[in-house]
Amino acid sequence: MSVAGNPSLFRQLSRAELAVDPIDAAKLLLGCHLESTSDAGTVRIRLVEVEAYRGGDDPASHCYRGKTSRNEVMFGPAGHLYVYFVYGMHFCANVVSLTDGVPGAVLLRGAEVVDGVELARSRRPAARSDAELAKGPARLTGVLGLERGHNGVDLTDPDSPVRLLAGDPVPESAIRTGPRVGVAVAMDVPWRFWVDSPSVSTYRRGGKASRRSTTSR
DNA sequence: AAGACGATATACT
DNA sequence: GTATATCGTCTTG
Repeated sequence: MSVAGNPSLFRQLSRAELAVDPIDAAKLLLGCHLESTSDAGTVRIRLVEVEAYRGGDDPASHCYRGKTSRNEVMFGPAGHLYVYFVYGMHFCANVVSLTDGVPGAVLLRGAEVVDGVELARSRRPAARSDAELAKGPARLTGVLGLERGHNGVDLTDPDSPVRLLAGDPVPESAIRTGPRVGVAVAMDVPWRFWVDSPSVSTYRRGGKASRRSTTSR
């Protein structure tokens, strides 16, 4: 009776399923649904693109240099939402993985809106097509109406405003991998995972590497 | 106390 | 293709 008037067809993911290495959690999350309810209504999306971030051994991770007030949720139990603010105007959302005390998370980069399309459109009026609504981490976070106050929300709690649901399973053979978007370090690890969809964001190389071409020689 | 720099989106040449 | 808005967080003095 948790979901007001709109019972989900899919079961909710458990904390135990997510308390695994971020790379395994990332693959698990592809095809899963994320459902966000607020006063304005409910939006549900199907995840098609994610990235794994680890802890002290991952120079691209927010947790590479230890625990701070910003990243502390990543050190907590799996299945919680880690929301952070970036570039002065955007929020991005992650699903915390691994166990309590060991940092790890999966960045949500792309999704298809499967329910609440009108509310999603109203939240992202600039989108030129429905496929673009949640294409990119900040757009995805935007259509769900997530911001600072959602940091730390438990996605495995049936009464939570944001819930993570098992979708139709994605076969391993359908999963594509590559380096993470916009990171200038650890480009050797293919920790970006996606399935074929128009809502997968376009690849962009890490800042310093791509910025150099015009200015030098 | 101050400065540098983003796990980006969008507009523009 | 690249230029830039915009500000919280972290690093350094």
